[in-house]
Amino acid sequence: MTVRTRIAPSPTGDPHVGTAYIALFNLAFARQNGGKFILRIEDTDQTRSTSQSEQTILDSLRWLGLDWDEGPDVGGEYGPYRQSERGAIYAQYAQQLLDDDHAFRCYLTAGELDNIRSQRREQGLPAPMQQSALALPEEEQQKRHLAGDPFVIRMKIPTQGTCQFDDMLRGKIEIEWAMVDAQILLKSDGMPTYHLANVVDDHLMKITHVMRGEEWINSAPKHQLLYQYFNWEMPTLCHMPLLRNPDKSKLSKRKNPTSILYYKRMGYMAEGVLNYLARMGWSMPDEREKFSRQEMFDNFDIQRVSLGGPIFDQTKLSWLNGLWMREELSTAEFSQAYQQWALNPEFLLQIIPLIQQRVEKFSDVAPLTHFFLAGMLDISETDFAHKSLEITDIRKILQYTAWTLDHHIQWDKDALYACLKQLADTMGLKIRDLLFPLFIAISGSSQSVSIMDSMSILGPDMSRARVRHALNTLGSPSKKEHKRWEKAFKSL
RNA sequence: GUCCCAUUCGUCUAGUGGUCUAGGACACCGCCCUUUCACGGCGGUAACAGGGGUUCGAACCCCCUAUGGGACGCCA
Repeated sequence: MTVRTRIAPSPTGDPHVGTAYIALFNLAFARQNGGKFILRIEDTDQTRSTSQSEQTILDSLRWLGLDWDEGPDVGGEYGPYRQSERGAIYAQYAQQLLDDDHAFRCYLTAGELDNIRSQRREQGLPAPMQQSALALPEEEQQKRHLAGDPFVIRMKIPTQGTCQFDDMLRGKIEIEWAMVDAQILLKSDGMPTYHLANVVDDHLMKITHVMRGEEWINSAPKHQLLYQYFNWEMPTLCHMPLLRNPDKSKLSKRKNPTSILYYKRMGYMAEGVLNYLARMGWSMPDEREKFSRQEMFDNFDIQRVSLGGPIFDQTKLSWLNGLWMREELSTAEFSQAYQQWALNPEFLLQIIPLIQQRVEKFSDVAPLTHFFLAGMLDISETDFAHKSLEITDIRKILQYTAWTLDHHIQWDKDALYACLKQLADTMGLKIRDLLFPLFIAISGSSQSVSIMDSMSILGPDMSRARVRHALNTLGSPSKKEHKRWEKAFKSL
């Protein structure tokens, strides 16, 4: 048996706890059945450079103890199919589908597609578009073909009936073919979409079980159909529940820290985080809360996964992690682990340059740098007192900054500065006034080292969490305020 | 809007037709331990979404409704 998990590099380079969650269950399932666990990187988008974030994700998974048996050597046999040589094999399979009349060329432009979509919406037709809805008049098709216009290859979908497939946890699932669209298999740049690559790779790598997030259920019919078109055996499917925010929506960075790096920077133990992840939707037969990775594998039973989307609860995670710190670490081990977390050269070398010019003795270091080694800061409204800015202004600045930072991707100090400078300009503020509340939020004091450097070292999730925390300390916006600010913010 | 998936204390869950006046854990509250605080110990509040079936019997099986989530991209 061979199971695999796919990781999609995020543009921000933040390894998502959801990725680790799925990977953990793949691993547990593989280990428990004596099978193999393969890691794959997922990315066909040539427009972004992600090798940095790929490495970060791998490091994070390794830190958590999610070791894999094969892959994903970035560039080798299991590398991302963005690689040009690998890209080529998908074109062959797409061509085969074309030859067998299971696929067709589509010359529609983005604008034309938009039109069709909105038309269908008006007419109350189902959103998915099949070959008939996408067909061009014969001569137009010919014309574009001869003109060498760009095209994509789409798969053909049965025009009636339903698709049935099995899910390990949910049993039989039925979806009408009318609800499945003529999926693009090969993009106009010649790269495969996830759907084609997924099926081809899994077949080539002899994958027997696919465990992925619930959000993929709706594409399962396409995948099954591709297996039939190729006349390949299809792996068993298993869709895991999705991790949720406290408001029950899909776990997102805007409402929760979602980066594994955040939990590492926050000083959680890998064992604690992994243990907590394992408790999401799964339980030990004897219901014990604390257990190691190996204990989980020894007792693993996929049928014990419960399907309601679990809410990621920071409080319980902290409690569980506390158990690990108190019960599993000797004094010597604790001391060593703490050193590794707080005093490792890599981390220190980032911080020292920021403070060396400001100190006169070593005892000055800790007060200046404590916020690098802290979680949420102990701040209160009085810390935000400012000579000209009212508390409402401060709250507004923090809220606008929070929104800006949510969408900000490049997390180095220059990019952050440019981003915040622009915000200050559009808000009609001096950068120093805009930065004032940020200093308090991030470092706890208005006299501190460079805030851009600090944010870049603390990372996006920690920085965002602190801004949110500051906002909560001052009172988050009322419904009315929120609406008004949001409108004003969008118009900026 | 359409389709899909889900629904047990506020949260994570046990439960797979009788042992359920529904068990455990987090959080919360109270008590004990303690020079403080934490840790630890003990106790408490708190849930089967609603309505119909099936059955001698339903948290568990079926149907409907409600609620929540997800999917509907030349993203994965």
